[in-house]
Amino acid sequence: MNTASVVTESPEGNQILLGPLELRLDDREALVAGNRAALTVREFEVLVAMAARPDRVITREDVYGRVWGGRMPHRDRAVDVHVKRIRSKLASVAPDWAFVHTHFGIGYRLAPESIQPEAAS
Amino acid sequence: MNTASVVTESPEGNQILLGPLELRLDDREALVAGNRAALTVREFEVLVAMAARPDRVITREDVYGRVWGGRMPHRDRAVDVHVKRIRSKLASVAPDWAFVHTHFGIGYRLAPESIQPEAAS
DNA sequence: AATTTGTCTTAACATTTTCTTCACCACTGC
DNA sequence: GCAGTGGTGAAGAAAATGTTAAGACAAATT
Repeated sequence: MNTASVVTESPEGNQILLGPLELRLDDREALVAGNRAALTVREFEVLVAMAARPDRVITREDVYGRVWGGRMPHRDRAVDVHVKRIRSKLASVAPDWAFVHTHFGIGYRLAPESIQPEAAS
Repeated sequence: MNTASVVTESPEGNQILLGPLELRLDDREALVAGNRAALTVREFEVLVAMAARPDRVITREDVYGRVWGGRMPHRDRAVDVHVKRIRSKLASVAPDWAFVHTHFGIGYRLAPESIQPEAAS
């Protein structure tokens, strides 16, 4: 079994595990290495939408459809803005991890990747 | 065992311990660090409802169901008002502790957290 | 019975948080 | 360089929550 991506059913309820990232679907909480990320409801939903297909590229249209429903208006930036804040909040909790990766011209991909801390200049 | 959350059966009866918070279920009393909080019956019940799942998010609907029973009417604010008074009374007894945390768009979470006293300007 | 006291509920207003959109800048690939 | 794409910050509107007060109600007291 691939331990990098797990969906479990525990006494506490459904959850998605992606490396150090834990998504508690019932509580709508996101934790990184046990630390609460304090995402808003929308941000959490966007993250869950991407977590539906871990480590695979997912288009903005797909994310939009899963979260907002319906078709994404042309040139809508809502997904981008939410991704930006998701990145910020996850980074503030776990600075040495990157989760959301951009695929230019296509969309995003959710996968935990550790980064080597940048040396101070 | 996690000592942060305990339900014991003692000669004095059932009680829930959450850090400095002590809920005596039999005589319906809430103490913080040994100091009585003087909660009303409803307030106590709301607190116990949240204590059912310590440090986990609980929706207003869930709290309402446990305390009042049945479904919560749309846009009912009873839970909020009781939470407000619970906070006030707990704070008056233990000003440097926060117990009830808001999860915007979802509900509340009960967990003892110490706060650093604000410096006077 | 009337009064007092305390609690609960509801309503209204105040405050905070979030969502969306826009603008501008940076970056990518051709 | 150019056109398209994505990153980012901020403003305004909308929604959720915080807060206070008033009335209803019930129990206790006189």
